[in-house]
Amino acid sequence: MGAVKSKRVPRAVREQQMMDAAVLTFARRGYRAASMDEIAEVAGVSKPLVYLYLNSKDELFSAVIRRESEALVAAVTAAVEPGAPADRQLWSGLKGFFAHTTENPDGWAVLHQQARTQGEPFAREVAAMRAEIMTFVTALIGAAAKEAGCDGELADREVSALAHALVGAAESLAEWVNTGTDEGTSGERERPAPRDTAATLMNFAWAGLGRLIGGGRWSPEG
Amino acid sequence: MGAVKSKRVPRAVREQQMMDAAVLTFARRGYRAASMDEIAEVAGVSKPLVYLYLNSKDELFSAVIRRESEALVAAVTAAVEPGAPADRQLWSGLKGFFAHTTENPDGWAVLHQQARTQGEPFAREVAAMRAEIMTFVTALIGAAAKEAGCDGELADREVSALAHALVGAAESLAEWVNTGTDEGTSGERERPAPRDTAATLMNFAWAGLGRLIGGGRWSPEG
Amino acid sequence: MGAVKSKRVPRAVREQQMMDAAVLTFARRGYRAASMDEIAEVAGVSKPLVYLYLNSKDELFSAVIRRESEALVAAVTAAVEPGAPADRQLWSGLKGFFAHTTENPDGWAVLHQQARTQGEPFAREVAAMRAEIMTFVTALIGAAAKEAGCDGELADREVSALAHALVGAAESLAEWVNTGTDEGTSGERERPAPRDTAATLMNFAWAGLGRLIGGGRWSPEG
Amino acid sequence: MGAVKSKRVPRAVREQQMMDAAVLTFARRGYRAASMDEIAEVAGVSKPLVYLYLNSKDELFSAVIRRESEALVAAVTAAVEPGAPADRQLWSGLKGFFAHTTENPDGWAVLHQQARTQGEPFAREVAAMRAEIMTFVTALIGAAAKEAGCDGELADREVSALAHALVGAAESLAEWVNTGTDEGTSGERERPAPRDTAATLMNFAWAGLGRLIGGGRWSPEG
DNA sequence: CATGAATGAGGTTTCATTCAT
DNA sequence: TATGAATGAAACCTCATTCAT
Repeated sequence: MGAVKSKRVPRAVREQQMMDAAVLTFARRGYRAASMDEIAEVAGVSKPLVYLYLNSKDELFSAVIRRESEALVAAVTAAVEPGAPADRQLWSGLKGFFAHTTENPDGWAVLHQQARTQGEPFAREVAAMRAEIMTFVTALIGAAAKEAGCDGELADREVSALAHALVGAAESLAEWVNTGTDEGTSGERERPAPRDTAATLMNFAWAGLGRLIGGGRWSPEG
Repeated sequence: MGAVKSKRVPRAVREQQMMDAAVLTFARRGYRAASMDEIAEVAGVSKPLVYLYLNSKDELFSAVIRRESEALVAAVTAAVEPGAPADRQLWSGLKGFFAHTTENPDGWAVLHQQARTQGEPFAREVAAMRAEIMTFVTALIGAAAKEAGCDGELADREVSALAHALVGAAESLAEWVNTGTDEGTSGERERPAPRDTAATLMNFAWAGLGRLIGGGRWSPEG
Repeated sequence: MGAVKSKRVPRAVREQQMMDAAVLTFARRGYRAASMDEIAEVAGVSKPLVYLYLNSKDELFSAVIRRESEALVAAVTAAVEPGAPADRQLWSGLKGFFAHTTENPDGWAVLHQQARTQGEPFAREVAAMRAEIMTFVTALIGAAAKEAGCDGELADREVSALAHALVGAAESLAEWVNTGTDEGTSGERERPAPRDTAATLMNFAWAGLGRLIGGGRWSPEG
Repeated sequence: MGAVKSKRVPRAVREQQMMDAAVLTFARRGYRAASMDEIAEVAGVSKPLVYLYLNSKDELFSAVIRRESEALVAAVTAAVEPGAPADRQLWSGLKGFFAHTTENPDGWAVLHQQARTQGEPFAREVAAMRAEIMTFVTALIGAAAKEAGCDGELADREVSALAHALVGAAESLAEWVNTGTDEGTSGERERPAPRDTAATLMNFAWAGLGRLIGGGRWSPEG
């Protein structure tokens, strides 16, 4: 088992192989249950080499979190058109997000399921990345409000809450869409295209936000 | 550390003490990192007693998941008014959800962060509970559509997606609202009341759904 | 599971019930693997009661060894006719031995398989019983030699060796005839009668010993 | 206690050292009472290394049983002269058996006392080895009968019984001869030579069998 | 007479990590 | 660059045994 043995590989390449193996193993087993033995075997190298390059399980996990976080942020960032209106930026960002998580489910699982649940310092690292995205989304919502001319009517706190709701909705959909009949040989439920998932979420969110921004309010007394 | 020592307690009581300790410890450390030693110490009993009553770490975790799942579903169920219109049911359900997760953050953390990431069979148990809630929300969205007279215009798959988005948004808000300056003795950021969180989410969601149901659609080409 | 609950039983009776349960459990599981929990459950009493009457696992095991040893020696002793010729005494003793081990296989298993393999002090207790039998057999062989008029031609050491060989042969046969298709519902191999097993061994042994000693052929009818 | 520390030993060598330590410890304490801690200490290595190489206590015990069984069968097999008459084959086989068990008393104790009393699957492994020897002995008895021209007069079942008696006698003698004043520094009772033990048993057995079969007297000098 | 409640001690097993080559 | 050999520490779990009622 494990990758094909190939000797004398440059360090940078070997490190990536190890991190690929780590992503796979952490996603499958969880941080604690994943053993360095298994990671080394999946990577096709000996355990001491993993330690030589990545120093410790903690540092390996941190490195994985960093790499996957940066890849996700890069994918989303690359997808948005900087100068476009807020709604278009959100739309393209969501497309990028769903595309990346669909193509890279193990990396997403490590970030979303594992890193966040392992306490400090890992939770902080992924929280920082999430905060970055949250800031971006918060800014977009603020910008949209401004574009609609309702500047100041939404408290900062409320805008933050909306951003959290929106990001949470996206995460939930990403998990729903990419989870499921993995091993089902027959009847493999086809996953919706990232574009369709993004459209569904935009419809849900934007119509709501549009109303909010435009004045229509639901009320508990209603 | 550890609860006050109280000797010779009836089994049923001790079991609840142990499960309380387990919820606390699993929430703090995660399933794998929580040791039976620590759980026993927090419960104020010896380790063998934990095994005598709860049999194994796996069974203890399962018992915790079951207890917390049922408590959450009961809280939400008790909050909704069965005969009311869909929007009112959703509103009261969300209030119940945020109230319960705010009062019981450790239980929620075990369900949402730990159980879902520990693979089979734990993930399945929470998934079943989540599916129950998802079914309820899905039915409410369908009912709302029917009340608005747009029966059939939303595909089942799309209604499911909207339910997943809504539940994900609620989960994200629950985490956001209840997380944070736990240890900060001073400057304790005040948590919003469950009612306000529910209202924010209802505004976000319902205005959006209202638009959708009423016909207004955001479009990527727009 | 376990015996029917019957309260307020006199101590002597309860002790026998417990020892019966212990024999069964020690035979099934071995000394170390048998737990006091299981013994108490099989006996139909609570664990503290076992300790109240039998004091400890070691003492319980010792008591079992003593009881079963005495029962075996008593069975063999009761079978032999004290004044008869040596060959008849051996023949009747073997019949008694095979009859007792066939009727009481668990007790025999505890003595032969468990007690002898658990080191001190248990091995010594059963060794003492075995030595008693060995002394008896040695005396019989000596007596037979004297009866045949070849007194002194066999060294004491050789007579002892012959006794060990004979007893070992008997033990091997006892295990062979009583072991086997326990659970086989169909095709239950019928066990030979103790009398036939004894006859086979007597023919094997006595013809050999008779030749060695110089005497005539032994026969069960003789 | 513990062997001399020798670091960085090849795996094959270490495995044999561990199995030697295991034989010693299982023989002294019994399977259950022997702890992996003690085995590792006797072997002069740390416990994890024992697990790394032998996987578990069960597998270690099985490996020991296999090694000692094969050694015993090999010793007996190597001792017999294949083409010789039945009595000579039995004689040389017994010499080989007593020589091996005398030289290797711990291995014999593990096979005869421990493995057979630990239930499945260990009992089965040693039972298979014993059955192999029993088959060999049974064949020899049958061959001797044929050589003496009394083919068919002994029922198969009776021949089997005789083989069991003979093997049991040998086992009993092996235990008697090799047991005893182990720790007695002074007055160490001298053990009889394997050759003498074999001669005693042959005289006991063959004279008996010879009479039964109708043939002449067996003699080690013959 | 009898038991539900409770534990100290010790068992097997795993794992992150290092050393010597 | 790369690895076979080795271990300290700690995890889960069991069991003989006792106390208080």
